[in-house]
Amino acid sequence: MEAAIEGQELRAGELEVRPREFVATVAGSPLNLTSRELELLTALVERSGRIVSREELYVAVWGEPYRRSDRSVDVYVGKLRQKLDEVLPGRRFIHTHFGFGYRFEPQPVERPITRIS
Amino acid sequence: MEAAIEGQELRAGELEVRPREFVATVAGSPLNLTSRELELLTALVERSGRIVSREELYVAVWGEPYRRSDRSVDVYVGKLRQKLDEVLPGRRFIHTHFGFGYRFEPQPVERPITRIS
DNA sequence: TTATCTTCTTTACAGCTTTTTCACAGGCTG
DNA sequence: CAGCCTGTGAAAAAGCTGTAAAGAAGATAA
Repeated sequence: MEAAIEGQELRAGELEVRPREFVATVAGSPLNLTSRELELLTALVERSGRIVSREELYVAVWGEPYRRSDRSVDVYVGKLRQKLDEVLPGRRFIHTHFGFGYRFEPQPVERPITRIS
Repeated sequence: MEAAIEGQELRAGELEVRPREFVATVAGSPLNLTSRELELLTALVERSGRIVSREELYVAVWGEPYRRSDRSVDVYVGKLRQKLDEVLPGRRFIHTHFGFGYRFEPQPVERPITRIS
């Protein structure tokens, strides 16, 4: 779950991102992202495990000042969640922190519940 | 689908490129390329299987800095596709990755894309 | 050299795809 | 409950790609 140098290979759980090769895979399957999606995912994975504000993400990816009315980050987080879910349904990667921003952190593999509820 | 040393014989599926002899053949039939076409095909085959930006291709083939507005790579990709299609109709070799570039990869034997939802 | 043919470069535009923006439903917090 | 947040579908805007065609440059032959 470690960060890495921009442009290098990034890894977080089952996710692997290789920005220089324009590729991201989850559990071996390609994600088929657009360039904005790949850039945002890269920014998130580079900041794995910590809560990141929309502003930080926006500036990192869009490279221009953030306006609080701009919903681009939300929209693209939605797109990423959707594509991640296609490949690994039910698994959560991007967590919302109400009022603060988002946090990328692959949900650990669900352990089978042996206890009877 | 292995890379090879510049100027050596290159092979990718049914395609064979011998840059030093100015020859490329597909399934035994010659392609009859111009020199630019052969150079671009060589650059692509040397990078088989990975997504390559227009800039990388342009610099490799034209040997000068790339301008975003230059469409030469696209035009020559079109020419190559056309000539490849004359010899092996319907087979896809050069894939477009929207917003990123191109990827050379001989399409494996037809596999129906029945997406199971 | 001139005429002619081939190749290379550039341009234009239609057809797509992606990105941005907007609106509204629903969620969260105090 | 009131008021700001967030998720998301969809329309609008922007951007990218395929390709024909025109113009420029280079090659060939007489």
